[in-house]
Amino acid sequence: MALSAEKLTNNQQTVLDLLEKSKEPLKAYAILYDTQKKGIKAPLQVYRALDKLIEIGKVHKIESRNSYIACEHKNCNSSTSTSFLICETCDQVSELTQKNLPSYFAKQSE
Amino acid sequence: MALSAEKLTNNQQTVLDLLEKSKEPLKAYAILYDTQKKGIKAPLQVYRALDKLIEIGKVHKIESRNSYIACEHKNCNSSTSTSFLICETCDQVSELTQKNLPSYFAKQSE
DNA sequence: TTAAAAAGTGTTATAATATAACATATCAAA
DNA sequence: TTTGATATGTTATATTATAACACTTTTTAA
Repeated sequence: MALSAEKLTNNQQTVLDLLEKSKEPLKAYAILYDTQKKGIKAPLQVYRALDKLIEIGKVHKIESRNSYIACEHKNCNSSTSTSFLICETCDQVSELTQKNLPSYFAKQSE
Repeated sequence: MALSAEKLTNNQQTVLDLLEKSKEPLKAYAILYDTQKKGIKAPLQVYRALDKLIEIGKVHKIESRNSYIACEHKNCNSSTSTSFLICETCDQVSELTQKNLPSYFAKQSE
């Protein structure tokens, strides 16, 4: 089961395209609204596409906002251990690189 | 507006007592169910109590689980920058101390 | 190549989580 | 002791996410 090289289905590509064009995280029902012209008609189609995109690391969920964002990193296939800096004034989001954080957490859990 | 020394109202104390007795994070509607004998009858009463407890740092929300947990730290009044280690097998949760993490993030955002 | 397995789709319905709105009550500070 | 801030009770509703089921497409491997 290849990860980042995987070929996406229509729905998955539609959702990913939208997220990659967006400058901010999007909510699932906003994605639904924005993809209706492309044939996505129901919440489940969005959630299923998101599930897959998250699994292969192309998209991350920002839990505190119930929002979804395309991964900034080239060829990223990490679906876990993602972290974001979110400005509480302007809501701008930037994704942290993964280099140091997991080892920091690992140390804490020893 | 004193924080951790603040006197809690009945509803707030009821919710906090339950969370402090619990060995695991609780969901809002589980809290509602478990506090009905104590007079809490509607979701809003739970959410309002939680909002206040979170504001004064007695409770943290675990965003990825939509769950709430009493703060492990004595006299904690941090309502932000909390982090948890969560076992994906047994769901056990432990709260990180706050000493190093904020400065780590601060460095990343420079 | 083709049958079987795996993954994805479309759809309706519903579950789970959270807030709006409004009237009333309590309590602390000036 | 009135005034302003905070909390309460209640009904209704908004938002986020999944269940269930029938069907189709793609991949795998015999």
